[in-house]
Amino acid sequence: MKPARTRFAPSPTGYLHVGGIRTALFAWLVARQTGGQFVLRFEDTDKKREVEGAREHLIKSLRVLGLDYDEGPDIGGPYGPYTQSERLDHYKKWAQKLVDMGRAYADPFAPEEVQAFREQAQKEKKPFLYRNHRPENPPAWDGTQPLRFKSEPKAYQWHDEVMGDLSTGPEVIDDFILIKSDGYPTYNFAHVIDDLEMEITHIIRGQEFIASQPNYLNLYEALGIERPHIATVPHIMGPDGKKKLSKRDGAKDVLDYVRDGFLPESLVSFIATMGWNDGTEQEIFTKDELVQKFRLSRVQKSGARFDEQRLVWMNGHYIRQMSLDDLFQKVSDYWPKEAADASDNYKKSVLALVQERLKFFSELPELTSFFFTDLPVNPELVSGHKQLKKVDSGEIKSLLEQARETIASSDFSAEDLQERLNKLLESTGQKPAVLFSLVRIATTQAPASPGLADTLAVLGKEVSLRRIDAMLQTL
RNA sequence: GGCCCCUUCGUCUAGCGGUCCAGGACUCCGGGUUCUCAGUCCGGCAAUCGCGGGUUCGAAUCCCGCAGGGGUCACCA
Repeated sequence: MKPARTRFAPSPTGYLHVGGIRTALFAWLVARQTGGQFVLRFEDTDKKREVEGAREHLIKSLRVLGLDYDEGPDIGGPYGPYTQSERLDHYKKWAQKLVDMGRAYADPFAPEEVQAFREQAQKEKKPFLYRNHRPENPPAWDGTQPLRFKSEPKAYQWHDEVMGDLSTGPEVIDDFILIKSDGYPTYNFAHVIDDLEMEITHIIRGQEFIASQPNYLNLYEALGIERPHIATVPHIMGPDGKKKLSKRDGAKDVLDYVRDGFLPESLVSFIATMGWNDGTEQEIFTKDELVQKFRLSRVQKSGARFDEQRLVWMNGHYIRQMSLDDLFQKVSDYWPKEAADASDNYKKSVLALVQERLKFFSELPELTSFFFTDLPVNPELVSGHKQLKKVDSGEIKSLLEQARETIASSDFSAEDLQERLNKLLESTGQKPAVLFSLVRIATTQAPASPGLADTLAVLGKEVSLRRIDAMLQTL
């Protein structure tokens, strides 16, 4: 495969959600698997929509997920600058060329007049085409009017790497605006020029551009540009499956997932497999495998719904596979406050017990807080327990006292604790559901915890007995 | 409304004319793992392949209609 130059060209108008990052990921994968370059470009030609801090946020999102780019606004490159507002002279030059060729002209109408044309078309239930109103003798372009492309309507067919062969009739071709009256180019013009000058070979973008693709083809011809590869990826749909995933509907910033302790590896694998698979039954891919196996032609044509449950599952899967040391390093910022004074060794032994229960890092406090602090005695854990509530309180107290006694004589290895608890089970004739639950509740005061013997062993003798005593006082 | 695209279990999907009365994964349900939660193992529910015609000995797979959904018709990208 020839080295591909792909780009991700967001406008700095906000954060990136999983839908946006997917487009970037696909472009990155194509560049990496062909040994080409991945380019970041900011499309900031609409100053009104720009959001403060969005650029840094976008860059951080890509970095965090490991989608490194070879050229971009902050790192430069041979085709810079990589920010459209800094490339105005490029667009002017090409615009002038089109004017000279007779393929661009000044739009003499006031915005209200164009709007009136549009409404008229709407009333007649017809699509609006500016070229139906193309002026016969447009004024010379002085930069204060919008500059429009003089299109040559015709039917087009083209190949889309994802969608397959597409075609449209001449009725979709129109005289779109190249340069706005504020001097900035439109997306429609700027991206064509940039992709040309930056020698982009594969344009990978969202579905919303499929309808304007023939117009770009028309412009390519006017400019004598060879068609790049085009790939249109469908939108990720929101949970209702009807509309595309949007920030309005609560689509989370990918950085929020990272902050919640989702691993970049699992996010990447999850996002890649939303609407793509390699044809086998493999469900989870490393980044290297994706680079090797990803194919635009195997991207689904229809939009996939965003299923957070699947992401949670996948992240848990990754966490379980990690080495304890690796995991320990990564969760360092997620421990409960009460763990501040705990030793690394202690925290590591706690982590070993919860590793297989952890789905994402921010769950760590709720899973482990009782390892670091004595939770208040909660009588409801007994009164609401389906087995314990059937046992009378005298019996409970007696059982707990006996448990205290056997535990007290243990060396507090998990094995010894287990052995002694088993013996107590025999001597009291109790069901584990009663005895073990009782001890577990007494020593953790938590609705759920890891296995009893393991938990006790980590808590240690002093803490375990202290908590049992506290509980006994309330009985 | 015009144009374009899409349509397989609740969800993500496999499937490119016979091996599919449709396979996998997530979710859900049941059981095992001496207590809970999670994990794990075993098992289960779940798509008459949007609908209707055709082509064919044979269709989820090809063709034609229809319906539903999405996109677009901006001096937004």
